[in-house]
Amino acid sequence: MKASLRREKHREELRQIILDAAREIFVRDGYENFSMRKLARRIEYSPGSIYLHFKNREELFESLVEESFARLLKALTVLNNCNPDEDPVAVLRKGFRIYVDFGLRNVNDYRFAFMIGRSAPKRPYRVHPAFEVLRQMVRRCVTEKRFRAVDVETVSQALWVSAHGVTSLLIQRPRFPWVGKKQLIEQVIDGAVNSLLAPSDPAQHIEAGVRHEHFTRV
Amino acid sequence: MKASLRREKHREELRQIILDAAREIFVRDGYENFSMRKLARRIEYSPGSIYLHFKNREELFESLVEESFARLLKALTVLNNCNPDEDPVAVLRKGFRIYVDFGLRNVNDYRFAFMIGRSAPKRPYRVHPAFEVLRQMVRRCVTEKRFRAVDVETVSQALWVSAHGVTSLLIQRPRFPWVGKKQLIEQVIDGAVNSLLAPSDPAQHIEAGVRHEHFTRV
Amino acid sequence: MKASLRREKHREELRQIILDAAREIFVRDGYENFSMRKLARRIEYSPGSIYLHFKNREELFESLVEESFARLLKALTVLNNCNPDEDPVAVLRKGFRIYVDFGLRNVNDYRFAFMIGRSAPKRPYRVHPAFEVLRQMVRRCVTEKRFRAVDVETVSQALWVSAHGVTSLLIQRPRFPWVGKKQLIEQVIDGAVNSLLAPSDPAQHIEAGVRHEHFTRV
Amino acid sequence: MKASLRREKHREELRQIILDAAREIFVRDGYENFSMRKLARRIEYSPGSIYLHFKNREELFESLVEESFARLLKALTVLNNCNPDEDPVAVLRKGFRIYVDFGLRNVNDYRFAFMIGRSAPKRPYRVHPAFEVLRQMVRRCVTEKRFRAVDVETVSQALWVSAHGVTSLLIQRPRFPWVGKKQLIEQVIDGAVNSLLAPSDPAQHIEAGVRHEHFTRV
DNA sequence: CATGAATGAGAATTCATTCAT
DNA sequence: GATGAATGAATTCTCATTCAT
Repeated sequence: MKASLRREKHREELRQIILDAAREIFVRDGYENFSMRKLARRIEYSPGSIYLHFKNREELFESLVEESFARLLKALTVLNNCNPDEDPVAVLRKGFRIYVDFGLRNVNDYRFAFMIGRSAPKRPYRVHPAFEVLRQMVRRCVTEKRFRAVDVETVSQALWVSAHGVTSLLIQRPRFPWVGKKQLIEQVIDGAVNSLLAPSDPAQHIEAGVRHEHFTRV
Repeated sequence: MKASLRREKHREELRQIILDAAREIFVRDGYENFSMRKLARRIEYSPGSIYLHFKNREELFESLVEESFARLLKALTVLNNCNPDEDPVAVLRKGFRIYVDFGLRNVNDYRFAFMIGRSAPKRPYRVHPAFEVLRQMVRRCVTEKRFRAVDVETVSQALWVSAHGVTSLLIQRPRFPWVGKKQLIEQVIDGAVNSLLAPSDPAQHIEAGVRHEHFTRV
Repeated sequence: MKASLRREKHREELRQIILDAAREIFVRDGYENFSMRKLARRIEYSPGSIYLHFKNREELFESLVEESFARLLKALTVLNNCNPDEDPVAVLRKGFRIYVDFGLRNVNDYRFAFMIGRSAPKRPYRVHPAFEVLRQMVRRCVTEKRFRAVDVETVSQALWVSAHGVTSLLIQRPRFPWVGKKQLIEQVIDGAVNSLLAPSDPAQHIEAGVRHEHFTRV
Repeated sequence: MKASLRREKHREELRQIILDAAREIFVRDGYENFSMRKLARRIEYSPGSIYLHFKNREELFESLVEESFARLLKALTVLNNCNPDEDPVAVLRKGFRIYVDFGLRNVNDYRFAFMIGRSAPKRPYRVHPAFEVLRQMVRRCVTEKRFRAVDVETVSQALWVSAHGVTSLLIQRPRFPWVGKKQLIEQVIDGAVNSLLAPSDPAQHIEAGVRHEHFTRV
């Protein structure tokens, strides 16, 4: 009983060790330079041992993607716990920042989730739950009249791609002479969000950093 | 590519043939399935011959990247030839669309230029001239007072990352249930551009597709 | 093979289960695609368990051969129970047919018994008891004067190799345009047996299908 | 010119060296224990080099089979050159002996041609030309009235399987207490051939070794 | 008795690259 | 300039077997 528990625990641990090492190699050496042998050498196990935990290279890779998405989702769920009275636009902005931030802090995860060549176009595409979080935020902005009557789906997707744009290029081009991460991110957020705002609420604009200029619908 | 024809190919031509074939293989078979042997077979030369034109796989690869950037730049230079009386914001929007369009139409080029792991971090980073085209457009928007007094560099970078966001995700996630490429692209453009507009010119908004709603500075 | 059922299996039973499963795999997947792991998976035991019953792959394999010989022998023993008054030539023919038939019906067994490379040339060669059955039949044909005064051993061996010839080629070359199994087998039997017959007994010839032609010693 | 010729010759030689070594391994270690690596080691070339001559393991194997059949055919073609006045039955007997003899003298070849597991059941089955040689011999026996009016195809196949029976078992069971190869072979030939003979020609029987007994149709 | 983890060896291929010709 | 042969190292993955538990 105890022994089998220990065994199970060890198994779980080893699986995680493999995943971690794999992620590191994938990211350091690039997707195409990853190899099971390299991985085995790294974790100091025989190549065969990896196959006791993952059916093959692909399954291992997919587990990594899965895990990365899960982490992103977890990072985003703090948003669900926030005060329901809070301005939904502020929440949306916060979500945007968390997203980018997660990507920059967890480059490996972000690469896996969004930047690495997916080769498994077989099973039906599954939109990840993380995207639903974004949709919810946008929806709230609209239903609470903080946004104009925009199409939630279109806007959600536009926000996502913008966020991805900053994140991925900052990751991919670290030596580009960026104006400054924060500044750039804010600029993108402002662009993506401000034009959606319903015209009546000056408070929002302050938070948005567009202090002295207000837009009003004529 | 008959053997008889080969004799007359000059060095330059052959180099180009190799590059083209390589790009095709990269596209068709995916980056990780490219091989020098495949390339040789494709162009009906011996493997060794490739090495007369490119030191090694990496140099070949870099040439491809180079070429891709050049192509993007060329696609963008139509902008320089446009009527100097044309609304600079309209030009900027057009440029944005051309950029995204180029990426979607030349997936392989775009991948090479922006989505593939740069592994040569040795020599000094060089901002590509294409970016200067973008800067110019933004600068003109500002100097002609069509934009508010924003920071040209920040805005240029923000525009770029947004454009990259749409382009790369559309490429990377072809099976995501996008609302429609056009619609999505316009939404991102609107977001990125509209909030920058100086408030006085209603004509612009029409072009922007925000037909019945005008923003006015209070 | 439910896991719950396993407990009750006794040692002997399990051994047989392993053998049966092994044979099945050998047949279905071909000899070269057999593997101990596959076998373990099939019987839903761990790989190690097999080694509690067989020292190694080779011993398992030899047990299979053994078993196959035993089965062939058993198939042939029906001959011992036949009416002692029956024409010994008819019995011989019947035996021949049973042999071939057994091979065709139990391809795997036959392969094991006679067509697979014997790799254990160490211990002294043991003529299998099944061959003695054949000898007996031939001997009876001679002592009862149904055959000419031929050498029993020579004839027995000749009959065996002929029977083996049909059987093994029909197995090995299933797509050869055979004239028809039955027809071919009968032809071989006739060839092997008829020329041995003592000339006097017309009844035999009828059974042999050589209905209207009789051979007479001059 | 000269250089390319030399090269071609070298290529041809190496190909043959590979084939020979492969055949040896296949036969010594058995079909399933053959490996490209072993082969490479044996010929003292790198594994890759083999692939310059054979697309893969299967193609190599098939080349071996091909070659073996060709050799058998060649061994049999001496029959075509024999005196057309010669007794066709004698020719047939000679052919039978040549066949068995070839198998016993070229065990490797015979194994490849007839005793090794064929795994390529895809393309349409092709009856080998060598079999046609046999058919011709039988046909001649019938048309020249040396045989009864038997079905040529049936008899040809029966003769083949008988010949295969002796050959393969002598190869496969070298330690069986055979009565003597020659004796056994003659017995099988007699069995297979004698019962086919038309009754009228006593000369034949002498050649057949059935010296003092003649069969006559009543 | 039974297991699951582990391994070292080995399988078929493919590759980038070199080099004598 | 071009070639074809050759290689050594690499790839993914499977295998028979052992052994602590």
